[in-house]
Amino acid sequence: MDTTQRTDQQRSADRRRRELLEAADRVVLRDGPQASMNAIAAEAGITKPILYRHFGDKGGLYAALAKRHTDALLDSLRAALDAPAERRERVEATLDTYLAAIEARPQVYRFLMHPAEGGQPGDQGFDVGKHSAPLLRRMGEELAQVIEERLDLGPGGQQLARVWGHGIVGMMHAAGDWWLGERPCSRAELVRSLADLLWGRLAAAGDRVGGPGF
Amino acid sequence: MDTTQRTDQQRSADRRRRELLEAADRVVLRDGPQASMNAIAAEAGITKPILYRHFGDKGGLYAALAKRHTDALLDSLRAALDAPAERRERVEATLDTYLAAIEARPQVYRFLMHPAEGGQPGDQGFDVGKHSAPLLRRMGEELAQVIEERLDLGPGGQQLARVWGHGIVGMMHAAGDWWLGERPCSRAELVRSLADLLWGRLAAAGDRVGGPGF
DNA sequence: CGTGCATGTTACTTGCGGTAACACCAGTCT
DNA sequence: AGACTGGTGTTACCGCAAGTAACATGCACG
Repeated sequence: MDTTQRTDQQRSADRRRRELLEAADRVVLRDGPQASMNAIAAEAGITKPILYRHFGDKGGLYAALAKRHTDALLDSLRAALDAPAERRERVEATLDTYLAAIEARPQVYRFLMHPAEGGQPGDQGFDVGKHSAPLLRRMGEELAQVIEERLDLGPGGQQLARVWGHGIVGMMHAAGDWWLGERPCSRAELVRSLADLLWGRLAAAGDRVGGPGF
Repeated sequence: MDTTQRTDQQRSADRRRRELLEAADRVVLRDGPQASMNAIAAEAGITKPILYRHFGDKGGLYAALAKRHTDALLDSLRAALDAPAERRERVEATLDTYLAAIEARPQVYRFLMHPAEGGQPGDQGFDVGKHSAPLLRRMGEELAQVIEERLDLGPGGQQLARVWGHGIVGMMHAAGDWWLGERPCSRAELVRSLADLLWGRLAAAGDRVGGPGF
């Protein structure tokens, strides 16, 4: 039977693929996203064409690599998001989970956040924005779904939830990126400040000098 | 005297520099951020080494190019931010200004948002995050300053303002990027949804099914 | 045993960033 | 006038990374 054979081969191929991904992981975490295919192949103890046979091109390899980390991070976030607690607590837990992750492994974070690796010479027409990293999009969609199924937002709620999902993720990302670079405060303070923002403190704050209406 | 002479030369050099930047602008807007130095030189009617004499390396050229657009956009945003109107109106005007800009010229937007061009072979150690585009950082700082000088946030207000500045900018950016790709609603609706988020509607919304406390 | 077929290699092409070396054309100093 | 200086421009090259033949090898199946 050739099914068993195919299964064996497939298993072996999958194992090989995992090994290659782990080698790539080590190199990317050491050298950054601009690690060369040669370097990755060398780390894996093989040569370039094998990488290309497994992953098509550099983008394919990086996509596979990103998927692993993205899935892992999304799992943690889902856990924080689905916890049985007050809304504010859940929000803070989710923010903290994300920030703890990027704090613990900034290199992984940086790798995940590169848009599309500059767009290979292949060049696909340059149609619209599409700058955001896949991770951001996925987090945004995930959060949107949670918001929509948990909150009662009235008519147009679905669309509102999606806007908010992507918006909140962007807020978290940008604030986290800035925080990681400057470290102006503790993680807990950052979480609290962001939650305060989402809780409307911006709207509630008093004006400082002149009245708001000119 | 050599001052007049130097002035003449400097003027001529500056004019040349502007011409080169405009040529680079055309190419980058046509081919995207991966436009080659050869292509830019050709568009300007000259050859590569001249570009390198003027801008040092590709990063230098791109930085100069980005500065022009960034300054222009920041000017528009400042105008919306400083308008004599209610806070909510100012916020909406600022959001709308940004979104209108990226809607009108998505290629400029995409160019401005690339982190650091992938990091040249020079490789600078890969220390921390630093993923964000300079534009995002500058917008964040700018907004933080406006928030801090306009709002009374009590003790720790300065730090809070900075967190919020970067957070809000990130929210705007991510939501705008997603919106630009999917166009799920009109610009006005998007602006309204984001402003609602900042105005605490997330905290105020009712739960949908089970109670919040488990 | 030969026939597939996956795995591995070396050696190459193409294209880009960046540079060295040389050529031209103004004014300036003696 | 003629050497000196400094900016503008060129051609031709280096190094390096992505990606691709084309060839070699081990292993199952008929």
